[in-house]
Amino acid sequence: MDVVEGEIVTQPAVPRSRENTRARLLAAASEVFAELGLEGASVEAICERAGFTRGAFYSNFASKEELLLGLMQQVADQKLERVTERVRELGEDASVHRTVAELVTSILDVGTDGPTGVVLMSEIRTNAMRDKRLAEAYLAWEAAMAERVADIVADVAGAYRLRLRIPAIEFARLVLDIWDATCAFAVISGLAPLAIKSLLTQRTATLAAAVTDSE
Amino acid sequence: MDVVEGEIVTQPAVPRSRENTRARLLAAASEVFAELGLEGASVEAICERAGFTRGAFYSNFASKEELLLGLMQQVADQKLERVTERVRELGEDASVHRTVAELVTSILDVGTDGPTGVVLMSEIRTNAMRDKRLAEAYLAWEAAMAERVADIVADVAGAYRLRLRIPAIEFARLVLDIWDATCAFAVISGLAPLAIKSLLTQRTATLAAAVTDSE
DNA sequence: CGGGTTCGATACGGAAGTGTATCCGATACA
DNA sequence: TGTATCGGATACACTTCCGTATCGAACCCG
Repeated sequence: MDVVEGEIVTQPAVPRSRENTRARLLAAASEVFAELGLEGASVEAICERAGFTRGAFYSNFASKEELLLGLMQQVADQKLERVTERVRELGEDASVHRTVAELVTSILDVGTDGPTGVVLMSEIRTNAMRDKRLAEAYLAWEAAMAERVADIVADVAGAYRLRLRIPAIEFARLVLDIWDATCAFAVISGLAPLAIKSLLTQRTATLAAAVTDSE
Repeated sequence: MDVVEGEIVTQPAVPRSRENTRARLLAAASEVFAELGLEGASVEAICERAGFTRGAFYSNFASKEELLLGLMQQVADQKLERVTERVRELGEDASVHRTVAELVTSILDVGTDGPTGVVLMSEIRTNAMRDKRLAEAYLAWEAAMAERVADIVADVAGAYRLRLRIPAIEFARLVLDIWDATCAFAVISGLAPLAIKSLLTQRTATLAAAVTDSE
């Protein structure tokens, strides 16, 4: 029997734990939000997707707004973490990437989660224009992302003796905005994942080429 | 009495005409959509804002989707027209503007309608990711805008002997995307109109500086 | 004037969503 | 093994919204 494990209790297959329920609700919400829009998604629809009733929902979140805020935090944290990790890897082994564009692409595409993720972020961005708390979280995340990208770009530009024609942080912001806009364009156009990737690479390269000189 | 006017019938203060009703509904919708989101805005709320009941709405539009499509078309047409007009003016008298950034700024800011307009466009862009017809209209508008901007930029760059490091159309797309992202950022940050304008000018200048060389 | 038409208001039935109060089963723990 | 607690389900009362069917007033034209 694979049971006793010191003080750590063994988890049942479907541990009816607060954490697990919250996680399932958050996951369901991110899908339904993307499909129906933040306002269009009813609490009911989210619960159904997660396999719960509204009783479970209100036992875990005070309102849809609270859930959204939690979701924003979760998504931001996880994107940021993945990008940070990737930046760390690249910092150790900078020789792999030949161009700034390639570098940026390999950093950012770990933080892009397919059409659903793009729609969700777009939805959140739009809603941040109305909701103060959401705005705060969104701006903090955006700034942190720019910082990470700027750091590694500055590093690598130095290593390869490229001169940036604008400050690294400005470049990072431009890249992030272009990345975002390009993802949005791709989804609206209904491009295939492969086409999206190549478009992203191309536009990033265009931008990178425009802002860098070899010394 | 200020009444008879030949064959042209004098308009009452509130001419109960189909066109006028549609226009008022569209105007109300653009406000309510921006405030509450496309899905969050009920037909009821739109009618109330316009000073009608739902009877009037369903007599003019088949559904909220139809109204949205009409609104998208109207907004796109009018933005495009204003920008085109501005481009025409600038083409005649190119000497006024000294920098590409200044030029672009003076073109695009005629098409930016304050926070409400920014939110509305963001809302539409997000929704275009789900709605095929909306996507079509949105993409057509975006492409037309890029074309206009590219034309005038190429013109002026030629006149001032500036070399573009990337094709004019690519530059135009970058500028439009950055403009959009910056407007969004400004609204989310709650910047004052003046601050928004200066931020737009600055970022456009940054981008323009990065992509142009004097010959 | 007068009859027809147009257009928005009113009225109605029904569907969907909300938040709460209560219940019940599973788990934890003595 | 018994009991307290926790977490999700169920039930309920209420509001909002929808779309249509019908009504009535203003306008147009003869």
